[in-house]
Amino acid sequence: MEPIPREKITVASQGLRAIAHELRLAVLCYLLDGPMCVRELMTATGASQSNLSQHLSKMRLTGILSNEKHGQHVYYRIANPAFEDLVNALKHIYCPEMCDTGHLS
Amino acid sequence: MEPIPREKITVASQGLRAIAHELRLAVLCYLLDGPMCVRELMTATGASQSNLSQHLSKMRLTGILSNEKHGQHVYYRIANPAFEDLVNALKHIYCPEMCDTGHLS
DNA sequence: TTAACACTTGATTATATTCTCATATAATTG
DNA sequence: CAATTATATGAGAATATAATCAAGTGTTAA
Repeated sequence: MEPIPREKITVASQGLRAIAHELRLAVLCYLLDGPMCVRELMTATGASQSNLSQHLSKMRLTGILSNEKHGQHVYYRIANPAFEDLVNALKHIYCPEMCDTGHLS
Repeated sequence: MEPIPREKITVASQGLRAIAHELRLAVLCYLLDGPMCVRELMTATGASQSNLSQHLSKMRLTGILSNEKHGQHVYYRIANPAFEDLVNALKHIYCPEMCDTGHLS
């Protein structure tokens, strides 16, 4: 079939790199179920505040996440639905037992 | 919902890292259409032989690819169907126009 | 059997990513 | 206002990943 354009591959691989980290992927999985603040994500993931904050920042700059301040808490959510799709695809592959309903493609 | 087990996330992020590279992703995209030998992949991707060979080797060791020698050529194919799914999911996200038929999940 | 081709491997250097620690800011409470 | 809580950021060291180059193996074919 026709080859996939190089620039698409560039963009896709950048997107992959942005989530190809255990902590970032864990965060994304939690955020699939809705927004969470940094504190909650810290507890959930066990990461240090600074480290977590830097990964969140990286994903925010990449456009994967967006954040919103409420009082003293900052809530993060998945901003780009493409990444919900991606993480769900991963779930289908790696946790099929948790994805009873759907089929991939 | 219930949290995704940490070890699944570890494995999934390893899988992601294994394909989160422009050259490796390009190779995978080509191999979606069937096996190719190193020489063909060199031409298709424009990578140097040594560099390409090392990326192929990495994907082989990760279990993503398998290879088979025919005469003087070594043919590579996608060995783990999970990665076909993954790359197809990426295609859906980044090249929707090339994926007229299916839906994701 | 020697040359050419197809590919792999190891070593080295270059580059990118990640973590940690210290410090900074902003909102909240006493 | 001072102290506390929640988060962000910058600098540096630690680590991981990638590219390049040189040399090595196996196969075909003259």
